[in-house]
Amino acid sequence: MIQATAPGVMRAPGCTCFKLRSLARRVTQLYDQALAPAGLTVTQYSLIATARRRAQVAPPAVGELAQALVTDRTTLTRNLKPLIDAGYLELRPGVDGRSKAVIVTAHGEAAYRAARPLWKLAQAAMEARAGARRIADIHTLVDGVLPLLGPIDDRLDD
Amino acid sequence: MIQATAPGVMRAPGCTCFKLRSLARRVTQLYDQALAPAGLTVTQYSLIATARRRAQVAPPAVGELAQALVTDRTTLTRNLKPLIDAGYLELRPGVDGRSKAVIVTAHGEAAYRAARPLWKLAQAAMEARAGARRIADIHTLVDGVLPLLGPIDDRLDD
DNA sequence: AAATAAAGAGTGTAATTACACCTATGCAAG
DNA sequence: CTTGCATAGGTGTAATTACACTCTTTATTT
Repeated sequence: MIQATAPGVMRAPGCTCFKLRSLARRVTQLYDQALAPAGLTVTQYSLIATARRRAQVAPPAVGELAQALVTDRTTLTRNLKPLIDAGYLELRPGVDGRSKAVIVTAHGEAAYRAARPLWKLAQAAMEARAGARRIADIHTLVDGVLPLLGPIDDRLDD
Repeated sequence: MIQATAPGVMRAPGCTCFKLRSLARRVTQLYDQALAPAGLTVTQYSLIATARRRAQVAPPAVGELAQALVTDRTTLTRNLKPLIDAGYLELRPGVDGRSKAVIVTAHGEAAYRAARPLWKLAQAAMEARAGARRIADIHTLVDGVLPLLGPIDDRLDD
């Protein structure tokens, strides 16, 4: 029974964007708190983890990494800065005179390994609170919906 | 069949936080682009819409509004600024010598009414791309999970 | 070969987010 | 009454986010 207050009246489905942002905010807060002892935010953890995984093939260029992180290229530039300053990452000349490769340093690798168990705790805490089923549903939904929305640098009009 | 590559090997469930953030980023981008002609971001639109709805009972205090928006109190302070500067909102003395009430001005009301059809377009575009079913599932999931994670000002340890 | 387009990356600016810390007001215990 | 604590709100700082614009380098076209 989906029907609301009065017959024929459909009330307040709510803003999909607002709901997603709300949940993302709260979940980010929990992950950030869990990772705080390692001195990394979840954004930074994901960044290093992705760069690291990609490097198994070849150190990713800035643009590639941005795509993998579902982030604007210019956002990644800013997000790289604190990690480069901390010595966790390096920018090296890429295959091209244009591109730059993002390298995870030994320091970065150490920071990642220190943070990983904290991340696992955060994941476990989420599952404990929301239930494994709901978490799995979130993964399925996000993986299903994201590709339907196009790449980050696509305007859906013009 | 959930089983992965090899028997007994479970691969890469992925970071729940990263997935949620990725989707929220992309969806935010689409809503922001849709609302751009009205000169509002989706955050600002949600802020005004919520203040407006709350005002049907009584103009919300800053803290109340922050709770309704699932946002840190201090974040709301910052988010209020551009809207106050634009003349869309006002801060008035609250019921208490401490609290302040957030008022939607006539200008703010006009901006909201101009933005609303654009917001509806964004919602429709999302539904067209993701399918009504998936959108409904997102709403259900978020509404189900968020309350399980506690209020925004809760640290889940200490 | 020169002109033009495309690709890769960075800057200026501004909004969003939240933690740690600070101020002022109200309320309750003594 | 005053002392003390809880409540309401703001600031300093820093990370996250992305659009518009710029610069440089490579590729393409004429």
